[in-house]
Order: sequence, then C-alpha cells, then structure tokens
Amino acid sequence: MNTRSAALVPDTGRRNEAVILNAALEAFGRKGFNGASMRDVAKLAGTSLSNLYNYFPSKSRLLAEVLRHANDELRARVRRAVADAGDDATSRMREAVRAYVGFVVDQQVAMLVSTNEVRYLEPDDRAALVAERDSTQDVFEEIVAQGVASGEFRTPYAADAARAILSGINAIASWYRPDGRLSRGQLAEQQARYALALLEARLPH
Amino acid sequence: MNTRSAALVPDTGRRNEAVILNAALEAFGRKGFNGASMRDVAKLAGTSLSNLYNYFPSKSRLLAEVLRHANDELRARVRRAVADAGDDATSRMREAVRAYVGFVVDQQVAMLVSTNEVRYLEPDDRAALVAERDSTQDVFEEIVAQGVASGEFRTPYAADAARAILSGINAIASWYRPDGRLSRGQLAEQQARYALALLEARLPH
Amino acid sequence: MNTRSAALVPDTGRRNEAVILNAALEAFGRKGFNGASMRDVAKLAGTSLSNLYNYFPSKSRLLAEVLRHANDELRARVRRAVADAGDDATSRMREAVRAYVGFVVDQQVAMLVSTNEVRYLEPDDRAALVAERDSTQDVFEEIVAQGVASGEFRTPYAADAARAILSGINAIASWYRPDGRLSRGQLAEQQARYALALLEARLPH
Amino acid sequence: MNTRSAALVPDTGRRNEAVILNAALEAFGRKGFNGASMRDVAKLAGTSLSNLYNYFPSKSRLLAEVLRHANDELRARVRRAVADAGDDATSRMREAVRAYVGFVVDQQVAMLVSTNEVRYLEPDDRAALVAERDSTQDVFEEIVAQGVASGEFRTPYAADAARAILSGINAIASWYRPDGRLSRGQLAEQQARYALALLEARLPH
DNA sequence: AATGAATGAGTGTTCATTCAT
DNA sequence: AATGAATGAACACTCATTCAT
Repeated sequence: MNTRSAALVPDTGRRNEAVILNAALEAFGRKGFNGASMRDVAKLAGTSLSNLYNYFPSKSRLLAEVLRHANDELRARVRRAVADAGDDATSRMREAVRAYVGFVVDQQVAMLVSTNEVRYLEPDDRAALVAERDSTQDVFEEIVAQGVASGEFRTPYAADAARAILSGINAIASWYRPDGRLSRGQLAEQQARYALALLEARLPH
Repeated sequence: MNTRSAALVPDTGRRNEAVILNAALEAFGRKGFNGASMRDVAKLAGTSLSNLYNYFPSKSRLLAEVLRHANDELRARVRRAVADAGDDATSRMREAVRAYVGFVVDQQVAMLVSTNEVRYLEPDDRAALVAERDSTQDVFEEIVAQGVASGEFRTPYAADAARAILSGINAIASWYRPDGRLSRGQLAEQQARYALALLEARLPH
Repeated sequence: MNTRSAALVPDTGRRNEAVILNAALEAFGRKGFNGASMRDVAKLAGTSLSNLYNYFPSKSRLLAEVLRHANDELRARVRRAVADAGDDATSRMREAVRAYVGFVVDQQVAMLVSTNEVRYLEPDDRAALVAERDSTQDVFEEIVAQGVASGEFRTPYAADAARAILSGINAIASWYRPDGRLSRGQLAEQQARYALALLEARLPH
Repeated sequence: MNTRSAALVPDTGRRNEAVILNAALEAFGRKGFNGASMRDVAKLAGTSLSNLYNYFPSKSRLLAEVLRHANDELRARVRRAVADAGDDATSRMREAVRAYVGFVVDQQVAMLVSTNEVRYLEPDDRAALVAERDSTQDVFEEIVAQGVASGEFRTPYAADAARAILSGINAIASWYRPDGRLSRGQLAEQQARYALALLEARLPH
C-alpha cells in the first residue's frame, strides 16, 4: 500500500471483490479511467487479468462499482453528521461541511476519481451516480433553505450556494497533502467558515 | 461548428495550426485526453492523421499547446480586468471574478480540458502550465492581501481564500448551460458576491 | 425449446449427458463449432461451465459425440428403410432416399452441423465419422450397383451417382423450412424422383 | 503458394489488397472463418496484423470481399458460357454446368469458403451475397423453364430442379482432388449428364 | 505541407480448460 | 456430479508514431 488512508471498500464477505475494487480505485486514481488498463488493475489486485471478469463484467462496470461505494460512504457520513448536529442551520451546515471535508481528506483518491471519471460511465450508471450525488447535495440545499427561512443566512443567491460550497470542498482533493500547513481538523474548520461566510450567516464568528 | 462560442485559438498566421488546436480541444473535451485519439483530432481538423505530426511532434505536446493558449487567454482577461478596475480591493476582486467567470462561460470546453487533463502532460509541460495557472491565481491572492491589509476583508483564512474562490468558479465549467436560469452577467454578479462574502468583505452590498 | 423437432439425443440413462449433447447441437448449429463457446453450451444445457467437463473431456470430443449420435440415427433409419423395401433396386433406392430425406427434415440442425463442422474434429474422431458416413453412402452405392447390374439403371456414371444423389439431399438441410411449399412427404417423393432420374432408371414414373 | 490454382483475386491496381484477399481466402479455407485469426491472415499475406485494417475495416468485411470476388467470378463464367452456347435448353444447360463445374474445380477453396462461411457475414453483406448467388441460380432456373416449355425437359419438379443440380455441383468442392479418377473435363461431362438426366431430358445421350 | 501505408505495442474481452471444494 | 474461482493464451481491433513519396 502506498497511501496512508484506509481502503475505501472494506473486506466483508467476498474478499476478492473488495481487493479488486480497491485496486481499481488506485489504478484509476493514478492514471485516469482511460489511462489505466485492466492489466494495471489486475496487477494491483494481485490476480490475473481474466479473473477480473469473474467479478465485474466490464471495465466500465468496475468503475461504476468503485464510484458507487465512494458516494455511498460520502453520503452516509454527511447524513450521520447532520443527524447528530444541533437544530439550527448554522451548526448543521458546519457539521455537514466538516463531515464532507473529512471524507475528501480520508478518501482523497476516491474523491478525485469520483469527480474526474464519472463521465466515462455508461449512461445508465452515470445517471444513477449523478442522482446519488445530487441527493448528497440536497442535504446541503435543505440546510441552506432552512437557514434562509430562519434568517440565519442572508445570501440573496441561496439557490446555487450549496453547489458553490461543495465545489470548493471537492477541489480540496486535487491539492490536499497530508503534510500540508493545515491539519485535517483545521482544514475542516476553515471550510466551514468559508461556507458560512459565503452564505452570509449572522455572526459566524 | 456545434458550439456558439468563438474558437479558442484564432486563425492567425499558420492556418492549419489553429484548426488543429481547436480540433484537439474539441476532441479532448468530448472524450478526455486518453479517450480521444489522434485520428479523432485529424477527423475533426479535416486533415490526415500523419499531417498532424507536421505541426505537433506528439499528442502530449498538442495538449500542452491547447492548454497554453487557454491559460494565456484566461490570464490576459483577468489582468486586463484588474488593470481597468478601481483602486480598492473590493472593486478589483469583483472585476477579477467577473472576468474569470466570463472566460469560463465563453470557453467552457477549454476550461474543462484545462482542469481535467493537465495531469496527462509531460512533467515539463505540466510544470510550465501549473506555473502559469499559479500566476493567474496570484492576481487574486494579491487582491486578497490588499483587502486584508486595508481592512476591507476580514476573513481569518486569507491564505487559502483565493484558491477557494477559484475552485468554485472553475467548477462552473462542469455544469453551466447557456440556456440556464442565470444569464452570463447574472452568473458573474453572483460569483462576485459569493467571493466577497467568503472574504467577509465589509458592506459588499 | 424453439424447434418443433424432437431432440436428437434421447434421455436414456445418464440424464445430463443427453441434455448437454442436445445443448451442444443447438449451440454448434447456431454459431458453428468455433463460434460457439463452452459457456454457450453450458447456458443452453442449464448447467455450469465446469460441469460440462464431468461429462466430456473437451469441446472437440463433445462435438464428436454429437455427430456420432446424428450419424448413428441416420444410418439406422436408412438401413431399416432398405430392409423393409422390396427387392428391386428401384424401390430400394426410393425407400432409402425417403428415409434419408426424412432424417434431414426431422433433424435439420444435426444434419447441418454434421456437414459443416466435421472438419473441426480431431483426426481420429474425424476418421471414425467419415467411415461411418461412408458406410451409409455404401448402402446407396450397393443399390446403384444392383440396379445397374439388373438393367434398371442405365447411367454410365454409376461410380459417382450415389454421392451426387446424397449431395443434393444433404443440401436440403441448408434451405428447408417446415412451412415451405412442399410437405415433408412431397419433398421426399420429389427427391426420390430426382435420384431415379439421375440414375436414368427405366420407367420411374 | 501451396495450391496449384490461380489466385482468386488478380493483382490489378492496389497490390496489397489482392494479396490480403487471397491470404484471407486461404486462411478461411484452412480453418474456417471463426477458426482463422487475423494474425493468420496477416502472416499469409506477409504483412503486419494492424496493416490489414488499412485495407479492410473488419474481419467480417474481409470475408465479405473475398466472397464477393468469388461469386462475381462464378457468375461471370456461367453467364459467358450460356451466352456462347446454342439456343436449345439442352446445350445451354450443358454449357452452364460445365462452366460451373470448371469454377468449382479451379477455385475449390473459394467455393468451399463460399458455401461454408456465408453465415458469418453481417446481415447486410449476407443479404447482398445471397442475392448474388440467387442471380446465378436464376440463370439455371431460366434454362430449366425454357426446356420445360420446349418439351426438352420432362421433369414434373421443374421448380426445384436448378437448386438440386447446383447442390450436387457445389458439393464437389468438398471432395474433389486434382489427382482423382476423373479429369476436370470428364467431371464436367459427368455432371452435365447428371443434370440433364435429373431434368429427364429427351435423348441427352 | 500533405498523404497513405506501415508497424509494434497495447486495448478490453473471451477462450478452453483446470482446480479446490 | 456440481460449482465458482482461477489461469494463460488468444481474440479482434486501436493506438501513437514513423516512413516513403
């Protein structure tokens, strides 16, 4: 292993499936979907090229499964965080951002692959993934709506604010280095503040 | 042509060079660098496969030239806008954002290719491009520094604010549709407000 | 099932063996020996790929067994018909042709596979099958010889006549449709007349 | 070259095209369409695998071209022979059969491939080839019709006679050996007699 | 500049067959 | 018998690039 982060797909039940999925994630992360070959994946997974096809019927489906796992985990983290947060929009937004940033940092490669390679999915798989991603974004949009209704957020551009916030956080995956200036927690705190400021929240300080 | 936007590379001097560059931009935009073939580029350029190599020595260098043109244009627009703006950080930031958003909208494909395919450049070309991109980001960072010094911006996270702002704007390329809810100008205005809010500017309204 | 005809291999004794043989016949019939895969056969047989090898040691041997069953049945039908016919060459030829045509119509796919795919057998199996086929042809050649000796047939090319007759009948498998212009019986009658005419039989009418 | 017969496709104009077509004919003849690989064809043609695709876009289209050449030549020979023959159906049939047999003997492999591998063509190519083949068979059917009308042929099964005759001749390709009992000319003569006998021609002797 | 022909390495995928259970 | 996992070789086809003209 050459990343400090835990594997995206845990080894529950069918072992090789998880091994292959993690290998695919790594390969797609390193070279992109079209740049990585099934031979690369097989090598990283420690199995033969043809055996891959006993688990996934095509390279494209393999990507789809990788991305599904990543988005499932991201959405679950965000929902859990929001459920555990206070009732006001400000704290809920803060916790949602923290959770999201945490995932981006923990699963940096998955996040990168998720944003860069979705376009190479087959139409059906892409639609499914986009829907899942939208449902994660919806969580943020609902918080924005709540905060605007309650007067906590004063931005006149509420409709697009969630997307703007998430765009910035997604991009973290493309520059974050674990040994950077800010710790994982500081980064999360910073992004939460950016988000609340962007929303023109009252007294975020 | 199937896009309303003007070609990225104008037809000056060596004619076919511009044709090929624009064809490459389109091909890389549609299928990604590794997904598009030199045959695709040749077909879009209306020339033969082998003739491509009379203009560019390799696929990778072709990408490098496409990206260089895109970033040159982006940087020029931003610098011009800042030069034409007022003296205070708030108006300079607003104009810089407007110009940047304008480029993303006008050259959506170029922006997409620029963010998604840089990684496939050869090390030297990539370094050059990153440097160029950083120099554009520097313009924003200087404005942030000016605003913080003057007391216009109160964000405690000034060091990363420029990057956060640009991340959000870059992402526009991945979802913008010319027939969307907001006009080009409204979008620019919205993004400027997001930026100033994120910077916790005084009275940005 | 999507053919009206009875299965070639009856379900006696080891049940799955017959199922597999009939599946193989269907697969080879649809796609040819090299075009059909063992996976195709397994799917049609409703069993697993690897289980095929508990019954037949190789794809080639599977083909050999299919063809053996087909030729056994064909030869048996022809011999029975000749045994049941009158003593003169003319009626024996007529009944032999009728029986042969009957088999081609009843087991059209088996006949097609038998003629088209023999070449893909291993040398030993091929030799065995050719021998069996020759022994069926011998029945016809003996009748021709009898008819020439008795003066019933006046063809000057007796040596090759049996093969010429059978070639025409074999080809029926490649164009026959159950809903065609001629009924099974009419077709048999027609072919019998062609055969006797070709032999320049006296008064075949 | 390892056959005595002249190449099916003559070397006019684009040289490599003819070389590849003849190589493909040989490969398909030896191993069947699905049994022969493009590498086999390339090896026989003395070129590289990938260069094949500069001439033919797919294996299937390569087969289509091979078969088209074969059927063109066959049809041309038959038509020429009929045009040069006398006016009565008997002599026209005799010459048509002679020409057809001549082609089968001269281009034995082409004939074999033509009958055995048509099924592997893409639907459109197959339809085109079947149409071409039918048009050759039509020549025979017209002669049969003429002979029946003129009273030369007395068969009561005129409608299917042409097909029966051609089936027998086609089959020659699967057993003919140049060093066999009958010479090329004798074989043609024999088949002509079979044909006229089958048609129950008056005094074909 | 411009082309068509050529190439060797590589692509995703399927193959017949074997193995462990 | 029966299965799912595994494998190495092969498949048709495409790749970026080069060469001769």
